[in-house]
Amino acid sequence: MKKLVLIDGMAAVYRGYYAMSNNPRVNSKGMNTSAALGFTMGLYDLLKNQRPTHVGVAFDLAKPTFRHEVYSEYKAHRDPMPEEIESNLPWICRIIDAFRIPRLTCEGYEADDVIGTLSHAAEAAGFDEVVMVTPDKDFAQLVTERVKMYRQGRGKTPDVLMGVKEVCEKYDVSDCRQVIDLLGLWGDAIDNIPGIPGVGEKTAKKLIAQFGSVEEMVKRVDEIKNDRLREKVRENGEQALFSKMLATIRLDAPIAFDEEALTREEPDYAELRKIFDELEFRQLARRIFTDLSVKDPQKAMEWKGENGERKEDCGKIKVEGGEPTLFDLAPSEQQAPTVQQAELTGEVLERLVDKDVAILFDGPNVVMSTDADSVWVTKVSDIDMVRFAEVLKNPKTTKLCFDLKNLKYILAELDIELQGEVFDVQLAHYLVDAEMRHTLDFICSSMLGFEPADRTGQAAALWQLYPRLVAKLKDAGLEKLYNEVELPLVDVLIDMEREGVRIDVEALKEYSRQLTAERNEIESKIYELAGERFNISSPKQLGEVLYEKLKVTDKPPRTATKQYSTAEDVLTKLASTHAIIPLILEYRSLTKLVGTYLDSFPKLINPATGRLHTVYNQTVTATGRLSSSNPNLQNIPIRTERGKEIRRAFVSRDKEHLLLAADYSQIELRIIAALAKDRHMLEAFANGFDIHAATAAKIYHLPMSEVSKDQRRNAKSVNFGIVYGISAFGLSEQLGIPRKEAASLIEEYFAQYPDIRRFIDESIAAAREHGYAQTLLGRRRYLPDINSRNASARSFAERNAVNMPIQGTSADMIKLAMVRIHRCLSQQHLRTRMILQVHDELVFDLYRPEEALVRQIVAREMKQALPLPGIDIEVGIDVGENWLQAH
DNA sequence: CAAGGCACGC
DNA sequence: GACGTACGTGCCTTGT
Repeated sequence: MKKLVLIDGMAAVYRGYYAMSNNPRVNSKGMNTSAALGFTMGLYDLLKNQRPTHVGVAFDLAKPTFRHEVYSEYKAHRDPMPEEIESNLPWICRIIDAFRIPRLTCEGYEADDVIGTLSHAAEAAGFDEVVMVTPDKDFAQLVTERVKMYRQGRGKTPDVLMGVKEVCEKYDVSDCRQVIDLLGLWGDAIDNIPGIPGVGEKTAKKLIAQFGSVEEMVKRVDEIKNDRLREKVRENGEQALFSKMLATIRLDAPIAFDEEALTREEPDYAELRKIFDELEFRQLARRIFTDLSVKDPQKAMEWKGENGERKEDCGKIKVEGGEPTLFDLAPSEQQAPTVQQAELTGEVLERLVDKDVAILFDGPNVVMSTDADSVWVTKVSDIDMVRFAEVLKNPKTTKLCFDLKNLKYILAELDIELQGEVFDVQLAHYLVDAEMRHTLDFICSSMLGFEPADRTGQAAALWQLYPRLVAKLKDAGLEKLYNEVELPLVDVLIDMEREGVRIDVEALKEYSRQLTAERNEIESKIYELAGERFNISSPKQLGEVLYEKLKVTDKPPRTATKQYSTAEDVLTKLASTHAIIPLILEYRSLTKLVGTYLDSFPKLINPATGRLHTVYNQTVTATGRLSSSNPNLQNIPIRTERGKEIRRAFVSRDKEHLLLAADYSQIELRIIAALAKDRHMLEAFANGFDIHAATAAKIYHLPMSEVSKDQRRNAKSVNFGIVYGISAFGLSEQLGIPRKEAASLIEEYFAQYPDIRRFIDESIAAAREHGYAQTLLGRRRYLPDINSRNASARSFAERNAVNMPIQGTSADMIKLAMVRIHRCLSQQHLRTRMILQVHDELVFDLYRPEEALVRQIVAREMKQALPLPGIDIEVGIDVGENWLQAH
């Protein structure tokens, strides 16, 4: 079996670079190593997964003329190669050499031509398989996605390749030559080159097809009917020809097919190791070298640095006999086992009554299993409902499932109640590693090494996941959190979602009319001031009007992607430069209110209940909070007068009810005070002081009574900043004060609250030691970047190390309170219902006669759910006919 | 249909 | 010199 992989080196470099562009890698010397890293990851996965016997990289950099001819043409026709890529090229050469892969060049020919020519030669020489690694736009997106997931430790490794096979499948052709022709037809080969600037790829393809060729198109440009297209093609005809030249794969490169030279060799591991050390590719090195020495991956992660301190690094390279090498590695994806399924008949169900069962729904089908080999399927409509119900309501058996909340919804429609112990694989996986994805396929792939082929395979795989997840929960000390918080919360959320909230639709509509009228007025004023009509909602058009036409500033602010920025904070700073800017801000906020809330809620009201039902997601956030969607009821405006009016439309269910809102007071600061055991802060809370004023008094060395409004506001921002991980820059931006002033505020804060300083340091140190941050109840967030040498990645992890225990503990607390309150309400058969949760607030549809009792229950349970040492929890409770009044 | 920009909440 | 405040969801525009 002879298999040749031919790689277009520069294409792979670009691909690697763009794949990393969401999260550029910068090493401690300030070098952007994204291109080299992306390229190397791709190359490694390619070798590992494709396992070629022969391999070559066509790399133009090796050509003496590259810098002069080809590159100067690149420069002449489009943006020059980014410096970050150019500076990586010598390194990439070294990496290719260290992998002992020949670099192929041919004077006067592009890399594509070289691999095209060689692929034909290889076929002729009797190779069984030839894979050309060339880029493709759709594939690039896939790779980008994969790299993103990979960087978050939750996905397959990225592969920077597009083989002929994939191209064949994609374009539905079978012959390699055809593929090459296809690639050569248009700029698929080098995706970053626009065929005709200003003309989309599809349109361009159509045009070319119409004329038969790019040359014809350029020659007969006058025949193009569409004015805009004609002009574009006229302007850019030459570039189109050049693009085609680059994209066309010639098959006549005068290069010999040297089978011997292309034969794969074992990489030079020592050299690779040296390069990775210098470029600081720690994770990649760890992956490669732990792949190779799988015996003790933990050991491989620790490594003594030169000066004796412990360093995380790639570990020992073991290539002596017996150790696996790159040649021996199995492809990362295992084959999914084939699982037989049988009909889920009444007789089968009868046998299942006293068995532990796993259950999944698959569209119209029910899938059940009792272990990794025994799976039964039937249509919901065909099932023996009586026996089915018996199986599920047996209190003595365990029900294994995935996404319990959803399962219960489905079962409820069938009028079936689930009893006995329940294990939700999704929920468990969320606790094990919140930041991963929690689809069943992904969990299987990461924990079992394969993706089940279908729902049958999934039902079987649940049995393999079950013991693994139980063990992980146990090892991480998360059983209690799972059993006493997350699992019981499912029923609470179901009830809340079912209950929904009543909306005064007429009020919404009326308010929408009013705000729309105001918006229209503002709109015409804006057009007047701008001297033209444009789409104010388009940041692009707005940016052009503000910065090019009106020139409100001589140094236009830019977004990360170098567009003009028209974000709120930016415009606020420019507000005094032109009368149009305040109007724009007002227009924006009105549009938002009308679009997101006023006009959309009426459409989302469930006709059956006449109420608005959100969905609470229990497995989304990294910190343990819930999230809410369809609609998101956790972001109803409250800050502005206009915005908060929306809450007036959230009303109690009828005249016998009111809304009761209960919110934790300063919960995150209390948690900090408790976790840090900060004496001053605990005292301030104990005395019932206005905490921000007390902070201001401390940092400004004033009695509390003399603190000014501004000083209090500043102190509040600092308190807020402490929660999120402050920086002098962030604070100065926030407060609109010079950076120096902000820095001294922070400095003074830490001087006054040394325990807080210590708490922050200890949180970071603990995260560094364990690799994760945790809440009071042990909920974890893994922070792999906490030891990163990339300063920004590291400080991001450090901020999370501080923020997670605070935000996460608050999430634990309110979740516990919800479970307890829900239990009280139902045990006492009360008619009051919990309907909303907004992170530190619970809202109830309150049955009026129960007001006193419910106030007492809610206050008690919220306060006592998770007592903090040394501090009382305060809960504010208000009642009103609507959510606005209840605040 | 995806991505970017923006804005709302805690 | 870069980086620049945690966690979310949803709307709108844009380009394809």
